[in-house]
Amino acid sequence: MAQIAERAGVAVGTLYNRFADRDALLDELLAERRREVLAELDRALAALESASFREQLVGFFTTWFEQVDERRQFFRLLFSDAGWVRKRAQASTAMFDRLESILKRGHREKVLRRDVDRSFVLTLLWMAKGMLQRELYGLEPIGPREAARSLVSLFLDGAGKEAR
Amino acid sequence: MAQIAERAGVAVGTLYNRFADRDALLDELLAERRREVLAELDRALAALESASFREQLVGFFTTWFEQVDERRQFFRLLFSDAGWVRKRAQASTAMFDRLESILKRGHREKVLRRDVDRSFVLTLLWMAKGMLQRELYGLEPIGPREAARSLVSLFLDGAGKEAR
Amino acid sequence: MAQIAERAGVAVGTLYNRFADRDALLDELLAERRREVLAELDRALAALESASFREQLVGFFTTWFEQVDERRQFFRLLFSDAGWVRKRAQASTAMFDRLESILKRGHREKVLRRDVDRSFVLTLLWMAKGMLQRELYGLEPIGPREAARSLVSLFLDGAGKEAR
Amino acid sequence: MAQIAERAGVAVGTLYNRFADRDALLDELLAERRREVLAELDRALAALESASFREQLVGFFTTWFEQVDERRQFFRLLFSDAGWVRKRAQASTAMFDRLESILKRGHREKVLRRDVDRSFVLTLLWMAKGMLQRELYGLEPIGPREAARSLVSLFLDGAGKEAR
DNA sequence: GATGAATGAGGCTTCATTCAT
DNA sequence: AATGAATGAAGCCTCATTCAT
Repeated sequence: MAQIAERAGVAVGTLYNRFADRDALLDELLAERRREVLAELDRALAALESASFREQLVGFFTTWFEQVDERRQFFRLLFSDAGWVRKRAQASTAMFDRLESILKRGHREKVLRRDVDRSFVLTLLWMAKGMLQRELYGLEPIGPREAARSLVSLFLDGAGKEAR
Repeated sequence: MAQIAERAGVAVGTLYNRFADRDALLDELLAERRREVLAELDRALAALESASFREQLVGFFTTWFEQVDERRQFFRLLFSDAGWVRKRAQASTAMFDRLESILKRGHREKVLRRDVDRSFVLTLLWMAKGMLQRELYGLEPIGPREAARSLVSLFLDGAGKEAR
Repeated sequence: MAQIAERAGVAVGTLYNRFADRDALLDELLAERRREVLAELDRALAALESASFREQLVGFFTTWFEQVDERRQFFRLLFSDAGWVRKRAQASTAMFDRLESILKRGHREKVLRRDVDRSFVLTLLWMAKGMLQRELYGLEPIGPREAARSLVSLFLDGAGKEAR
Repeated sequence: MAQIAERAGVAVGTLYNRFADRDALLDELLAERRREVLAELDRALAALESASFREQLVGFFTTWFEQVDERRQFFRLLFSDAGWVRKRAQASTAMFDRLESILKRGHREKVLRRDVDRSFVLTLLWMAKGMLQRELYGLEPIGPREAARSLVSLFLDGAGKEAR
């Protein structure tokens, strides 16, 4: 709390005027960042209203990767399961929901395998998380758009030969 | 440290005779678990020596999912980025290496897209991590073998229609 | 201070315009209550001007017990030695003085032992305080008048049989 | 806690090795002192086994006043109602019990008024507490034995002339 | 070499007091 | 003169680490 207060340029007591306790403060901090990111994602989705399924997917992840770039710290926290964050971030249901509704559109456009279901949403979400760990594994970084394209290509076409 | 000492059946001081400090102890603990898991994976790979690429992939992940089932605690820790773990676990280069060598075999068998490279290894690794989060997202759990098959199928064939 | 301010319907800062600090405020609060109680006691004494010594004593304590009933909180605070209260309440010299002047009248009426002096005043005062602790010791409560009579009877007549 | 630790010549943490928390520590401290005082009182009572009722009473209070002299701090705390002490000291039931059993003996010796009951025990207890406040009211201090005699005399004989 | 009580820095929280508006 | 957000000292407690036995 002392560190947070100092970084915020206020006294410790001031934090306690706004937040019940440490937990409430962190909850609020995460929730705020989350709202910002989700707002950005929804803006992007709205702009892609008339785009094709694949384009929507690419657009969605492009925006997400951009957001992550701009908010490294927040996402580093968010991706960790470590105890308290788990309780709070609530397993990014919001991301999950948005992805699911995009995939439903893919089904309507009949460009998805029959057996693609909610568990694929989860896997897709984590493929995306993986894209963010490139540096950790000694891979050179790539831009949001390229990352999104690569991700969607792998997800839809697979890594196997004779891909469309 | 007190808890660890008790579980180990020794006194706290004894721990400090063997390890420089808390960090060193945890490093060692994690490394040990890691060695065990890797040994299991290598055993599985050796047994799959003559199997096809796809079978190797499925076998590898089946073993991994089994290990995770047996060592929930360890993996919960391992998957979290949370500060200190990051420093230690060193981004499971070992898993990465093994996956990469399997994929290389896929290339030799010419069953992989031309552009499949190390970044796909990373994505595959994280797809697998995602499979472990099913409960977190309200999906019913599935067994190691089924999970491995589903994972490999999505990775190789993709979610798009007209998949092989 | 926040609670007091809220109950008083003013802001915290306003309290500090009227009182130097927390101590001064509490001093004033206690002093005010004290004045009220003493005013009531003096009114009662005035009304008992022509009564006998024993009746005065009973009347005095009846009024006091009534006051205590009406101001539980205040007296609970007052009776505690706990640090700061001690400094403030100043050992209820006022009660002491009034009791002493009643006892002096007893002497004039020659109904008191020769050796009754100021130290008996003190003891009488604490006997009275004791009467207020009945519940604490599992005794059923009794009314102010009865309590006063019982107190005065014990004080004047003693608990011994056919005394002296 | 820091103050207590310093006075005890140990570190804060050491206190927490012996006591669950601040409350447990204070409980124990008070209970210990209490046991010591009660042991002393019981020793005195045993020595007075064959003495008369009045002598027992005087002896009991003499010992008590002596104990109080030796343990000013403890009793200052004990006599305060102030919040937490109340919860702990449990209204000195022990003192109450011992006094009650002495008074019962007075009844058996037929030297007590018929109507003397448990509520007199309470009053006697508080008369004794009052004796300890002499300084507070500007009275010169007196020794334990004299105080006990004076107290018992007032309690048994009363302050009135030729009572009843 | 093992033990575990002692240590005290550091963490969270409260609340009397201040002061710019 | 009133306001109430900001302040930070002080309080309770935890736990990694030390060291005498």
